[in-house]
Amino acid sequence: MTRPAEYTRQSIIKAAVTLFAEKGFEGSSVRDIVTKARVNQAAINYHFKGKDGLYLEVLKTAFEKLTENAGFDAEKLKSLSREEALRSFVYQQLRPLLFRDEMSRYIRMFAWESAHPSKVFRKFMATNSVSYLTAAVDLVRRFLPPNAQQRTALCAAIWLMGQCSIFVRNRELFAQEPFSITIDEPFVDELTELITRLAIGGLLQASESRG
Amino acid sequence: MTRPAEYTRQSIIKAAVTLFAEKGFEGSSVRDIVTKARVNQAAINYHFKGKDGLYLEVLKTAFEKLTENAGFDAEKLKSLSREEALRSFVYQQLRPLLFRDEMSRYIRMFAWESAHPSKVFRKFMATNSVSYLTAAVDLVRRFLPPNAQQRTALCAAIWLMGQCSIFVRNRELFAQEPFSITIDEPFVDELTELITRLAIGGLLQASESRG
DNA sequence: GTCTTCTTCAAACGACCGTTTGAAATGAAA
DNA sequence: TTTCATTTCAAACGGTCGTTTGAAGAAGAC
Repeated sequence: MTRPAEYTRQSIIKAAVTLFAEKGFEGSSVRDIVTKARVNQAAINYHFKGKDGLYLEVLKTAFEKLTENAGFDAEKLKSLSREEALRSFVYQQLRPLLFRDEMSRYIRMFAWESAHPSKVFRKFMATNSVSYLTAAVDLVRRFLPPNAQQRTALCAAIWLMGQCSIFVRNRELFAQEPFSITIDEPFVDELTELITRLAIGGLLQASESRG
Repeated sequence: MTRPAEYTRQSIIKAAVTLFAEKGFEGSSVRDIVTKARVNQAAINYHFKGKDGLYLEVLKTAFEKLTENAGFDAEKLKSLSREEALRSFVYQQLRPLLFRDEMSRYIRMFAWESAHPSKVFRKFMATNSVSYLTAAVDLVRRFLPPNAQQRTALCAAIWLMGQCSIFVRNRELFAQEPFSITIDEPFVDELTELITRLAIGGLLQASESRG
């Protein structure tokens, strides 16, 4: 295996992550990707066996990177109080509103999938959902009564994960009319505070009535 | 104007509403629509000046029908207590999980747009957002302190409207693995209860800390 | 009847999509 | 230097998309 091959692979992955984060999987064409990566059209099929294969590869690395970091690491969340853990989770999900770093792009990719999961993502989740979903399930379970049904916890977890994705996905939209929201640090802090308290209050309220 | 023309128009609209509700605007092709409506390919362009024009027409009637009915009518919501109004709003949004009637299809259409608004929808909202968004803004304002910023209320309203759309959009998905959720009346009642309490508790909590 | 306007229809257009092809370039092993 | 698998490349393929075309059909006015 020669060296330039690996460089091409990484170029494609980097361009793909950027575009998938911006427009989602279906909104990004392979022509857009190869143009951004400055490689040939056929490179994606040669190196990843197609667009789906590339996405699966990207999802795998994104998932690994996310679980390595704060906010999605189950162990770290357990060391915090449930309120702090929730706040950490929410802030992590809102991160793409402020930063355009690697982690933000990964989160934004998942935000697209939370709206309407693609086939590739569902296939990916079928094998990796354990560590991905249970982190959120564990988190909400700390607010729910111990005897809460698994179905209730699952719904609450899905609900929680979708909380921020509307804002993350449509970042550019909210900057325009009729919203005209300036997305800066104070705003994201405020939004984190709002959503965290919405979730905390909501989960506790749900707990009280259904326990 | 001959009679069959109006019949063709209505056939197209009916088929379009069904398909837009099931797969969203971009997920439904004009070929699917004309096949379902049993009309010619060119009919959509002749009667509606293109797919966008058809969607605009459908959005207009859907919007009218929705504002005429409970849950979205601002006046009716005001006559209820804020908790009952919120519950009514949530239940209305979850309606497509149980019923497959006209109203459910309209709600589901809007659920698709809440994920990632299309150009046509944004254009439509630019002229009709007043009555559409302010109903939700008015609702959440009853839980927020009087001096809450408009920006906060706007975010809370967007947040609220997105609460149910995940479940509505992906109804079929949650019926499969790994969720295997049977979507029947008891479940929707439970989900309504859960989300309503999540929202009530959350909005009040937010109110207490920021008032 | 003819004329006119509205409506339908089969066929094609041009654009984009993901993918495939087969030859050319590359670079290490022999 | 020759050999050979790996990698790049321009071009094309087959498909779907929304839209356009121009002729044919339908129905009332004259």
